[in-house]
Amino acid sequence: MGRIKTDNNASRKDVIIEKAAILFKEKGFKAASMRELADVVGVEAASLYNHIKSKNELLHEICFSVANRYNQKLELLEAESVSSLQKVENLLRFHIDGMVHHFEEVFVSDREWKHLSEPYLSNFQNQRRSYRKRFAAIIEEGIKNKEIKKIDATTAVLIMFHAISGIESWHRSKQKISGKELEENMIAILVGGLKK
Amino acid sequence: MGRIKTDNNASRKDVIIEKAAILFKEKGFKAASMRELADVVGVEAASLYNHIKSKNELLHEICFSVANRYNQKLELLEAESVSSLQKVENLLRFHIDGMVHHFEEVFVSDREWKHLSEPYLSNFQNQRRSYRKRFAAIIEEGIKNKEIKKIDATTAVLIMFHAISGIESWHRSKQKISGKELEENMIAILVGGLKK
DNA sequence: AAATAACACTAACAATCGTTAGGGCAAAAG
DNA sequence: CTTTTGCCCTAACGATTGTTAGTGTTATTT
Repeated sequence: MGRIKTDNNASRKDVIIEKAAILFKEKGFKAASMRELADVVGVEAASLYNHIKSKNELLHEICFSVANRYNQKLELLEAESVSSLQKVENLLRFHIDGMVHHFEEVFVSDREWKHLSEPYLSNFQNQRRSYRKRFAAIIEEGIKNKEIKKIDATTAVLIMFHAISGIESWHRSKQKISGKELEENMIAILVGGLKK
Repeated sequence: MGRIKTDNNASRKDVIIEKAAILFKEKGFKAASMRELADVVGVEAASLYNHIKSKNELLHEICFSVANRYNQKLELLEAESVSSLQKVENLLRFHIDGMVHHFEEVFVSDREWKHLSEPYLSNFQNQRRSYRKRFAAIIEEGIKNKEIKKIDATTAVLIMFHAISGIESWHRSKQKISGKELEENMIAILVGGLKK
């Protein structure tokens, strides 16, 4: 068939992961086969194994690449000296942006992490739990400061994250508003729902 | 192994569907096998086929049972003569309640419908699109009435539905607030985010 | 009690799955 | 140019998948 074509300085493994994210998003991790992936990449299924160890490796590369990006952002954000409500807005915008511009991998990380194999599964779940707790802490701080209405912070976090994952529908819709408009609308509703 | 036990006036097929919803929720439709399902039901895999036609039938029974319930509710709601904002709140509460009390089937319908086979897939997608449009129309009415702030109605719908599907996290969490508290918190944030 | 229908079993099927082995060719290094 | 390395191929493996055929057993009806 010919070699896997790489752009710039991306490795062949990177190319495979990128295509895998698209495929996993479309069909789901379990339903996507290595033969389909090979087709998309332009190679025979067996050839993929010159670059990767297993199908599962693809999934955890995707999941942890996303998780690391978000953890890093949160780290920075916590150190900033702005109001709690601004921190929330800032983080929401980051998530919305991620969902708009790195759609496939974020989507896969969100929806298919259950299929991770141990020890990655436990690791991922722990990171996820911790991330949400830290976000909840920001909201609780905002409640204490009377910037945010008195609500259950855990529930607020749940709403925020899942609302954002709904950008999936925006991607699928034919006639869609621009990414920027989407972002402003989401912020208006979500941040508006938190304000006193 | 012995016969499938049925409660009350539920058919054996109903029992299978019920167990299938639980299994599909836990492992995903593709990852769940008929042999696993048979185990849960307490029977050999082949015996399931005395009651159902295929694995796919199970999925579309689940999906359309949920879809029909929501369509019926919307029908009634549209006829009610209350304010737009109240209609929105009413529908949100219905969805929250569904997610709390009929968790497995609603979750499966929400997340696994992609695996429906034709013509059920197209049918389901059409119903879904139509449902969302009708919900968006209610919101747009509310905007015209100046009950609801000026936002993109489609985006609002997207946020609402996906926020509600986040109740999945609530089910998984160890120390959770009550269903009623959850509902009130969600309404506070979501309806609060719409109000002018 | 006899006949019928409903249901569960064992065994097996064809298809598809992820993955490995081993060989050949092209690019890179010497 | 020669050697080595990287990459892709074909072929095949063992496991698992959904499902069917055929037979026996239990419950229901006559």
